Amino acid sequence: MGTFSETIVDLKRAGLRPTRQRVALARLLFTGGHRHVSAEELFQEAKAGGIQVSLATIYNTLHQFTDAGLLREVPVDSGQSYFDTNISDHHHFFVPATGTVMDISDGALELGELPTPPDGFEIDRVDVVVRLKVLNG
Amino acid sequence: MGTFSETIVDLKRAGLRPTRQRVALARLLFTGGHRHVSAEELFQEAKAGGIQVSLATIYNTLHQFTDAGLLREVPVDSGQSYFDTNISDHHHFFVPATGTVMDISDGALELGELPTPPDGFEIDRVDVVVRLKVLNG
DNA sequence: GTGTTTGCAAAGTGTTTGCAATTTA
DNA sequence: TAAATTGCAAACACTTTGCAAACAC
Repeated sequence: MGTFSETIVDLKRAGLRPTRQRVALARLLFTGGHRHVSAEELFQEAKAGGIQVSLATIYNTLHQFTDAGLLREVPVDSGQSYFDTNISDHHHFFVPATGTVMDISDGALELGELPTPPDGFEIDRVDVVVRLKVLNG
Repeated sequence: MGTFSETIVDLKRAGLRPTRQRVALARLLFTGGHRHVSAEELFQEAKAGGIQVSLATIYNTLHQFTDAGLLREVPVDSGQSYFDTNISDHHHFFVPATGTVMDISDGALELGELPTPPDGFEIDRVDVVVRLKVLNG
């Protein structure tokens, strides 16, 4: 998503009306490199950028983008939801102390054969979270 | 933890006074096979078993047991904490629809070489969560 | 007795919801 | 103008906290 009008086209393609809020949030999220954000972080960032949007709309938008496949929720922390603009298959470092989420670069973590799910179930997705702590702590 | 007095000894060893509530909860948790419980589940189970204990104490106790190394928190779900009586190194299946946590049997999931953590950090632990959905859904 | 633990109720955090007002197409 | 979206405030689920009463040693 480069230009403004490309953003609009992408939102339409995803079945989402390109409202002022959605366009602005999409530009925050998808301009530049990949990001990991919590709702509160995105809210603060929007405010700082002069985007008028409510926290409820931030939550709505994050979930709509996730449903549309533009974002992926990263389940690193019980307590708070994080969203990743990198929707490719990959895993995460997480620093609980600071709430920092980082991608583990492709290939840096090999996941052998997957376990056989119990009867009646199939694997939906596999999430690996490598929890970090500050060295020498 | 088999007998009643063994439970008391184990709690003392962990630096925890063997109060009526702690002993009763320890027996619920550590008698029989390994368990995965949420605070609310343990609370209901305690009530059903005629153990008089408040929800606040359930939370306190779960965290004290975790700090003492008797339990391990399993970070499967943003929104709710689960605790595992199996403190050995292993991973989990999780069924979001039902909130069910299951151990992945040792060796069923091979985790190759771990990624190098960013400078200044070291790996604390690695959690793999295999999310399941009902077959044919 | 002294320090620890408990239970209650209140507060806290992150998230969702109901609905009237606004906006988009 | 009809349908979708927003924003507010209230509700929500889960968890933590403050403090007086109860308990363990």
